[in-house]
Amino acid sequence: MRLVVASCAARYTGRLSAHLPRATRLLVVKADGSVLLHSDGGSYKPLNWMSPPCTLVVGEPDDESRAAGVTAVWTVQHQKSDDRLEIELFEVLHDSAHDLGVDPGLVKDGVEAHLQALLAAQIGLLGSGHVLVRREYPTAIGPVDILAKDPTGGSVAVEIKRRGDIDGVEQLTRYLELLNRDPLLAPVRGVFAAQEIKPQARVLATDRGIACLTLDYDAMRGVDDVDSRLF
Amino acid sequence: MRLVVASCAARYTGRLSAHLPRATRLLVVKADGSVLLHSDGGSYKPLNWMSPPCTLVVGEPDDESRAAGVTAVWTVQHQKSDDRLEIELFEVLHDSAHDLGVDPGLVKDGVEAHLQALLAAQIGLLGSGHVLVRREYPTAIGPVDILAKDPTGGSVAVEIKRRGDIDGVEQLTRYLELLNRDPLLAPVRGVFAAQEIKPQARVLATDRGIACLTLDYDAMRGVDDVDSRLF
DNA sequence: CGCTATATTTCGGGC
DNA sequence: GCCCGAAGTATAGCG
Repeated sequence: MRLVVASCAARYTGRLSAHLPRATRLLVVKADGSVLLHSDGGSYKPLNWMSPPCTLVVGEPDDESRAAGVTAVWTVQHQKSDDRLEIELFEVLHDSAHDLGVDPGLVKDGVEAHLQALLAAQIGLLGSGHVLVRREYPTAIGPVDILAKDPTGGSVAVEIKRRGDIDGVEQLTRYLELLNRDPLLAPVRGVFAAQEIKPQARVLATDRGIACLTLDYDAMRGVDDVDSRLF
Repeated sequence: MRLVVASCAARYTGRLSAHLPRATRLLVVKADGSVLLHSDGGSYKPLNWMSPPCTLVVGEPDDESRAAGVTAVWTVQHQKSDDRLEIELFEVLHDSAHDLGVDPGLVKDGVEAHLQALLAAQIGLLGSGHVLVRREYPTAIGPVDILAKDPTGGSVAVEIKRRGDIDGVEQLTRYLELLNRDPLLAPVRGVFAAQEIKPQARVLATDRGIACLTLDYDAMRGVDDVDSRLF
């Protein structure tokens, strides 16, 4: 990994065209050739970058650029597309290289899966008398998060999201369409369950006769600690 | 901006829980206090990070950690949530600080908004005699990019994408379903307009009676320079 | 390899 | 400020 802090200007052409006026920035060249241009704020997203696989060529400025103070020109060309990032370096304040080796990567644990386990354990949240049929009930287009039976014996399909968006309602709608073709299950009601349901998603769900259920993660954790069943 | 290259391990708790086993990484501390942990590959996304506003506290390791080789402990706490990133530093290979100043930021052009402005200005591309009703026509589930009238007085809803994918057809379908319930508008025809329409999207659109319109960005810019109205 | 769904998404625009 | 959609989205899981 090479770290350069320099006054620079950049131009990107590819999916879009964009340019960066001259300013002092951090340039990171990773082992795979990818390049990041970071400012001293914003977020984890660089101002501009080139994703691997790509090739960095360090060149000399032409006379005009040199006269304008450019000391080097970096051309980063993507290997599979026309994406190209051109960086003009002016004053270089820092330049160092480091051997980092391979990274074992981030180890994370689930949230949506956790919500699913909690709701399965507290299936009564769907309404008194509900019974769990199974989690990850398989269909031709993918598993439904939860399938349950209500007290009258009717089927209930539940789609669980951390954040309930329109996409989730669409997903549940597709499942319901398929499940309702199964004479052993039909009619199947739909329940859209999420920690937070966006207004538009609620409108769409209601419009399609799908019930919305807001899940209180902390309250559900308090009722029954199912963490051990997940891991 | 502070740059540290060090062998380190990290633990994040917040929206999720995750940890990073010990390895050599780049740690970037930005002027706003945010921290990025980068490996020597992957992409522009860090392995782990803390977004601003947050506070970095550098502390001493306890005896047990010190015995294990930890030389410093960084605690990065988000100021508005419980998000917390804890980093244990072992061997430090590099440590430097740099004053970058304020960045003017990225200047980009040529996006969906631009296509929308161009098509609104050249609404005749939908067919001779079409008239613009309005851009961003509101519905309960979000605004339709363009609503127009055809020469017979019929309504036309247009969804614009840079790349026409199935998602866009689904989105337009939802809008059409809602718009067609409005007796003042119905029947509403749909037009799916994009610089490039994927074959699958075209098939789905055609199947649903939605017309496809391929937009020639350069040609549209040539006809009428509306850049000044956008920027 | 392609498609699908998620993300500690981030970012920008409209209201 | 919130809400919502787009992103040069990136990334992981599956078929």
